[in-house]
Amino acid sequence: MEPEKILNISVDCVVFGYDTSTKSLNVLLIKRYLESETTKDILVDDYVLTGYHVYKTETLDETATRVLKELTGLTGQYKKQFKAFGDPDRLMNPKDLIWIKNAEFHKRTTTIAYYFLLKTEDVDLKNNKNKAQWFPVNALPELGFDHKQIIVEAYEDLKVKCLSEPIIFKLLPYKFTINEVQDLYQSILGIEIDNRNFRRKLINKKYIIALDEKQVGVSKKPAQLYMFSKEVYDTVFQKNYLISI
Amino acid sequence: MEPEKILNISVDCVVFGYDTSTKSLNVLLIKRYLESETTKDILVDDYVLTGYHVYKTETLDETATRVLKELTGLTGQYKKQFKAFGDPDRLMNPKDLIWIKNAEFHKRTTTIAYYFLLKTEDVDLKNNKNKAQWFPVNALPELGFDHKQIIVEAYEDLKVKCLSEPIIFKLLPYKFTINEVQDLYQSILGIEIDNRNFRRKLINKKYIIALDEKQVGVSKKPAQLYMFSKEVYDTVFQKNYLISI
DNA sequence: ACAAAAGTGTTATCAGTACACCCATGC
DNA sequence: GCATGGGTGTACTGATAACACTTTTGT
Repeated sequence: MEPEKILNISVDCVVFGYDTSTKSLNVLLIKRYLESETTKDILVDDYVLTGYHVYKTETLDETATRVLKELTGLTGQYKKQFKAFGDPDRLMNPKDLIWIKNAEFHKRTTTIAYYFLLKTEDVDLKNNKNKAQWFPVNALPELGFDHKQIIVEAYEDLKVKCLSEPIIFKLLPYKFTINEVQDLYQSILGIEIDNRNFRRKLINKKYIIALDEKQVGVSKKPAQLYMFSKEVYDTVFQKNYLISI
Repeated sequence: MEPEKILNISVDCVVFGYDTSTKSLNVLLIKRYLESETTKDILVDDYVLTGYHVYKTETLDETATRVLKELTGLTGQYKKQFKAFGDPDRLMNPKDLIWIKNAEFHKRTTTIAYYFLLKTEDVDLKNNKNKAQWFPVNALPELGFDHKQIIVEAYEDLKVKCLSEPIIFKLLPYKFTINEVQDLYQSILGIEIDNRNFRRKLINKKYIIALDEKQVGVSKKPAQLYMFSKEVYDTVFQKNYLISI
């Protein structure tokens, strides 16, 4: 039996997935589709974030973890609560009203929004019951509720955060090349980075560790593989108080 | 008549106030006091943040603005929503249970936490009906609910944010001296800053504008006064994508 | 004249930026 | 042998960090 829900509080999850081979930063969305029973007109046909009510006995973090697991089967991924959305009319567009008419949704639901960072390859969409699908963060489909705004704000937070914390590696495989890291930064930030300067900078970090291994199965010069050591990072890390206003 | 409340969602406000003369970064707290009607034992005697339920017709931001206005009379202050706190047991300490027994509080209330930045001198505590009081952020009294943690997290956010955005000036009078800015950074960050380097850095900013005015009424060499121009800041500002991981 | 805080300059070091070609490999 | 992306070095510039004494004012 399902635990009791808090009907006016939900958690919504922006699942960011990076695809190293296509160099695309994606968001995982689920289909929202409804036809009129009488006329067969399409009433709702768009996408939404995955989310769910908070159970009465769980923390917000636990709700987020549960929602991600139900959607992707994954646990232990990087997650961040970044904002609460609670405008009285955030679920009040015509389509949203049609959609929630039958649901046990409260019309004034406040949602606590999280984002997750993972690799698209880690998610098996074949057998997904929610018809979940990846969309490039810069080419999103039509979105229900206020989920467009939620994604935009998650993405803004990610852009800022990836500059000061090594969360980027959550989006990459365990072993990666320097150019893959550069490509990822470029995808996220939408900028061009000088390869020589970037390499030098990254390779000089003590927590970026060159492995005795190269890429295999590529039809060109195979690149040196590296890993990120959180252990070394935590040891080496020191807060800096550089005021840059 | 009071608008209808959402009984399980509240906004809590961490009001930071800086006192330029004592160089103290403070938090505004209200008294929580309850005696047993029979034995006159003191049941609850501590402090809490100011907060209130969200009304059914207002946004979260509006709730925060309203709460601040009711406590201080002030509007238009810098405000930031920084985190939602929703653990099932966040109001479940023995004292908290005594306190909320008579209140129309839901025991599982999720709170959206905001912080405000202002000057202690702007708040008149004389006639305050909540017995509000300033406490140095590093010398907080005993706090109810999970408000200690909320303050700590607000303070962490402020420490990070003041390094990259000119929010520091929200805590200072309109006209200020360079040394006052330095003192404030030192208070917030708990560090020592070299005065010569700091002066040079700040004075070189185009948006720090020297006024044709000096301090008055000080019993020493009066210092040059400056102001912060948001207009110039917004013009001059350019995003930088410096990766510092 | 004294106390108190304001204000000032130089040097060394480090990090960021700009920039163009050769190299190794798989096919 | 050629196409593809991997990998490399140098010089310039600007910012930060370290450091101690003189100046101005009110009392």
